[in-house]
This record gives sequence, structure tokens and C-alpha cells, in this order.
Amino acid sequence: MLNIQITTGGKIPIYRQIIDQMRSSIALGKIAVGEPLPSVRGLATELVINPNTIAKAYAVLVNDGVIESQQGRGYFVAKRREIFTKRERQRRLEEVIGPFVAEAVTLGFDQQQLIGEIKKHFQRLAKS
Amino acid sequence: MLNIQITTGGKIPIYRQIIDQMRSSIALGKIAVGEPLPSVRGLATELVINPNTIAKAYAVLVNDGVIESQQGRGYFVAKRREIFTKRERQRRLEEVIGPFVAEAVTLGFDQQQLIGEIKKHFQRLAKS
Amino acid sequence: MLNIQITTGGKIPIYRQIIDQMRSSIALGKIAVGEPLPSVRGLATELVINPNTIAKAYAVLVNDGVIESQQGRGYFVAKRREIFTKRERQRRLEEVIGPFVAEAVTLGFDQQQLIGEIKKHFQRLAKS
Amino acid sequence: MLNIQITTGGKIPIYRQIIDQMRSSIALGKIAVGEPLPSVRGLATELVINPNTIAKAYAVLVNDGVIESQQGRGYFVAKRREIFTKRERQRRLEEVIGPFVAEAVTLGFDQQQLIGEIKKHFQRLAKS
DNA sequence: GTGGTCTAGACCACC
DNA sequence: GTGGTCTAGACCACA
Repeated sequence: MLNIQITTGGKIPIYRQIIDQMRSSIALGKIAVGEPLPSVRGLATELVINPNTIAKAYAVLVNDGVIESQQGRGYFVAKRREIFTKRERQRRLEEVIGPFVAEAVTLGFDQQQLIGEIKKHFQRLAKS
Repeated sequence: MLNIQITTGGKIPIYRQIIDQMRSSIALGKIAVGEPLPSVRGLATELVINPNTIAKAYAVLVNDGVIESQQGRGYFVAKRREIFTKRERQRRLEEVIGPFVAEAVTLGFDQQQLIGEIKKHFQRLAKS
Repeated sequence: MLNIQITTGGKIPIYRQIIDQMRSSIALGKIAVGEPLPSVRGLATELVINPNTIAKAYAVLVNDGVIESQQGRGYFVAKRREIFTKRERQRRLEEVIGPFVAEAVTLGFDQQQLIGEIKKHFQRLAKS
Repeated sequence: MLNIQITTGGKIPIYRQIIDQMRSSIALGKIAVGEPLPSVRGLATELVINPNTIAKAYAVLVNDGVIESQQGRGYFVAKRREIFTKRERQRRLEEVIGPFVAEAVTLGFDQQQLIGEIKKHFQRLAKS
């Protein structure tokens, strides 16, 4: 099962929230390869947001090779494959690691604590 | 010493980069409490960016209680206050940890590798 | 200079036409690395189409690493870099080579003629 | 013999894949003029897809003059007619050559490599 | 029914 | 001024 939760009004755009949650769900195998995702319109109705917003999120996931679209049938979980070069993966990670660590440090977490929190997060994901 | 490095062309806005790096530097004690920060104009000249951008970054830092402005003298590192409750800190961290881990996992980093990258990032921070 | 020409009503979507022409122009160095592209709104006005359509085209180009966006400043030609793995590049090429060759063969072009046409196309691009 | 291979999950619609492969096979003379094509139902069963999809593909091929339908008997390869003028053929090719080359160049293929890939594709076609 | 494209128009963030 | 997000709603292509 897949239960998307969005919060509006915050600083994280809706389509980003969808991307993040879908990514986690898929990476954890909560939806198996080849399984269909909720339809654009269906999910839009369910979350009470515009279908275009869902479409945008799905487009990004397609571009990252996480899901695939089949005209007239729907979106499906794609087979996992290496898309980006090692260098590009590193580049993309560094783009997000900086702000993330800065935020954590400001909140008072040191390296060890932060690593602990990340481990906890992985455990939480595995369970849910 | 405080060495701000900004990269234009990425998706992180300049004022964000400044905030992130200042926060890290201060939280890590690289600038002591009461120490002066670079002047808005000076830093703007040095980084070759619009002074308004620096001003905005400083404004956010003042608002977050990380630095203080002293009329006519400049900006200084604020006395470290616990602004957030333990509960609030945890909530704030979880807000950013989810998207961060989702992105990393999609890029193909597993828990161990991710922790390795974070350690590397801390080392880089310590050196700069 | 950069002169985008679009035709509406055909089967190739407008945003695709923009992508194709921008790609060619950039690959050929008609716009140098670091140079700004036409603004979303400006180009939309010029081509008499909706700004969102331009934005969509630009988003794809950003994703392919061809251009970069700078919030509040505009879009710029990115430094050329290897984004995709060899395997992924091959996969993406094969996705377009099949229909292309099928169309050419149906039109009566054989291998040799088709290669000739491609060479001619490259020459035409280099000149313009 | 005619060996249709469809791949679901890509962005090319199924009926397009059928059209493309039939066109290539016929243009390359792998099925002689007057030869019968697989029945709509038979092919649908074999490929495990909706018969309507086959019917649509055949309809397009009939409309293009590539195949002919004989009431109650099935579909047959049409007598090769020159449907397009030389000028029209050229125009049609140029319509598809631009986007194709743009995509290839963005993927990092230069003229020589691209020609190599096209040769490889022709070899693959000849074998299948 | 499904996704894909496009428009018109709003509001926000950034420089 | 620039880009970024979101909505409402239309029309087409595909299975």
C-alpha cells in the first residue's frame, strides 16, 4: 500500500513531497517493479490537488528512471538501473548534502548524532 | 577565519549558501562569540555579488538568533542561545532528513555510503 | 544569435521543437557556455505562446545538463559534462534510432543514402 | 518471416512500434509483395496485446499504402507504389532528421559515432 | 479509462 | 526584472 501525505502552505512544494515519498516507497520495495502507481487524476482527486501537480512529480520520477509511463495505461515502477555517471551522482549528492548538514549543525547536532539520526531514519523506513 | 565559497549556477540561491556556510562556521566555533562578521559591503565586493543579497542573508541569521547587529558597528556572532526545544530540534531535523535520504537513495547511495559521504563532508568543513 | 522557429498544429509538440533547436544551437556553440538564454517570458511573448510551455522546455534541458537556471537571473548555457552512463546513453539512443530508421526506410532511403543525408545535415548545422 | 518485437514500458506507443517494424520489414523486402500478414487476432494473441491496437496499426499502414486489406481474407503487402515525390520524401526526412540528430548530439554522440550506430541498427534489422 | 500538451492567470521567491 | 509553483480547464492520443 502507498499512503502519500502532503502538507500545503509549507516551504516544500507539493510536487517535491510527492517525489520524496514515492522515491522512498519505491526504493524500499513497498511497490514492486512493474506495479502500477496511482493514476494522475485519481491521486489528484484523493489529495485534493491539481492533476498537473501530480503529472509534474511523475515527470521528474520518469526522468530519474524510477518509474515509467505507458500512454493510456498508467505509470509503473521501473526496473532499477544505473542512469548517472559516478561523477554526476557525486555532484548531485553534494548539492544536497551541504544545506542538509548546515541545517543539522545549526540545530545543534554534531557528526556522531547526525549519523545516529540517519541510521534511525533508515530503520524507521524499513519498518513502515 | 571565515572563508565563504559561493557557486553560482546551481539551484541553491546565493543568500542560502551564505546562510548555510555562516551557520556551519559559527556552530562549529570557527568564529567565536562576539567576533565581528565581514561587513555587508566588504563581503559583497569580495564575492562580487549584490549587497542586497548579503543583507538578506544577515537578516535571516539575525532573525534566527545566530548573529546580532550593532547599529553602526556591524554584525557579531550572538551569544549561543538554545532557541529550540529538544522536541523542536528533532522535528526540524526530521523535516529535512526525509527528502535528503530519499534523494540519496535514488542516486544509488546506501546507508553505509551515505554515512561515509557525511563524514567526508564534515572533514571538509573542519578544514576550510 | 538564436532564432527559434516553431510550427503549431503539427504532431511535434511546441516544447519539443524548442528543445531540439536549443540543443542544436548549444551543441554547435552558437551560444557560448555561460551565456544567457532568452527569458521565459520574453521568448513566450516573441513566439506568441504560453510561458509555461517555454518553462517546460527549459526544465527538460536543465535535466539533461544542457542549461542551468539561476533563480531571479535567468537561464544560462551549462558547461558540458557527462551525465549519463554509457549504457544509459546507448539505451536512449536506441529508443529514437528505431523509429527514425523505420521512417527513413519507408520513405525509400537505404543505408547509404541515409548516412549521406545525415552528413549533409551536420554540414548544414555547421554553416548556419 | 516476420518477427515483431514490442517493448512495453518505453515512450513509444505499441501501435507505433508495430507500424515501424512492419514498414521496415516490408521496405527491406523481408515480406514479398502479395504476401499475407498475420491476422489481427492472431498477432494480438501472440503479442498479448489488445486487438484494437493491431487494427489501428494496420489501418495506418493501409492508409499509407504499405499494405492492403482484402475483405474476409486478411491483409497483404501492397504493390510498391511511389507515393511521395522526391521533394516530398526529402521534406519528410528533414522533418525527423533534426530532432533525431539533436537528441544524439546531446547524448554525446558525434557524427562518426552516430553513423556507426545507424549501420549497426541496419545490421540488426537485416538479421532479425 | 489512461497519460500528454497547452493555455490563462495567479502568487511567491530571488536578485 | 527574473524563475518556481500551483490552479482550472481544455483538447488530443492511446489502450
